Amino acid sequence: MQRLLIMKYLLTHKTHPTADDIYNELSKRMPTLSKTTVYNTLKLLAESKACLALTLDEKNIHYDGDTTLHGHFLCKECMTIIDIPINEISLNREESSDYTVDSMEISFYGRCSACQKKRM
Amino acid sequence: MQRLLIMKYLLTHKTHPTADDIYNELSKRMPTLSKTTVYNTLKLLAESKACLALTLDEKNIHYDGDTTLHGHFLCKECMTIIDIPINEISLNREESSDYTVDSMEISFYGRCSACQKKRM
DNA sequence: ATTAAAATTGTATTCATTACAACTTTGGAC
DNA sequence: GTCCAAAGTTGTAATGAATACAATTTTAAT
Ligand SMILES: [Mn+2]
Ligand SMILES: [Mn+2]
Ligand SMILES: [Zn+2]
Ligand SMILES: [Zn+2]
Repeated sequence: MQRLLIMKYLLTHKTHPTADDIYNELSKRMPTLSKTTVYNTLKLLAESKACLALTLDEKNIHYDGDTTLHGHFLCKECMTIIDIPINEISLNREESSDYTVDSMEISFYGRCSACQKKRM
Repeated sequence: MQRLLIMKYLLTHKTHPTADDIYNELSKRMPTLSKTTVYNTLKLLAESKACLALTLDEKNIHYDGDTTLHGHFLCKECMTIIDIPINEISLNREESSDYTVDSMEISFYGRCSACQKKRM
């Protein structure tokens, strides 16, 4: 049950929340919820590819219910993450290097427009 | 002095070492080296864009002296990181979204060829 | 030689994440 | 319905990379 609520939260919020974010939100309505459950569930979901585990923020893992190909922009000032559409990415796949890619992450870093304005 | 040695280490090793890796290597020849110095220096170098701080491994920050455009592949079994040439990446930059990108990271995850062979 | 700034060090602390063991719920067999 | 094992959930303790902090040493300019 908890798992379903966590998955539902990911699918209905485009905010790229951390485990802690989700715990804080869901525990309002489900006071018995355990933080461990949130951490365990998010790990499971990411391993089964039901969601993405983003590592672009070195401090926290952010989760994303949107598993379609897209990149992310992290504002280093306010730490907000926004989606970035990716049209195409082409890379030199050497014939000999027969590793298997089963996921990818494309991240951009900088300052968002809001934080840029604040600076002036 | 320590800073120079750390920078030199990054430029002469393509292994994407962690702060701890570098500390362990350099402290062999420089027993007075402090782990704090390594952490501080790598942070400085990355902030000044003299090197890259890779976040693809959620457990540790890996550093890279090669600041040219390229991606990385992390083997989730042996945690080895290898360079991936990137030819091109095209994204929909909307006119209105005037954020500034000052760095990027492109990461691939899977199993390297060595680990795949081991599995059979 | 003085001295302030920069660099380095060692220790203590933080805090996101995981390990672990206990407890509860679920769902199928009978 | 009862029984029971597997799956799910919980709370607490432990982990460990990274940082804060204050003290010490080195550097370099006057
Ligand atoms: Mn996203
Ligand atoms: Mn590299
Ligand atoms: Zn911002
Ligand atoms: Zn491998």
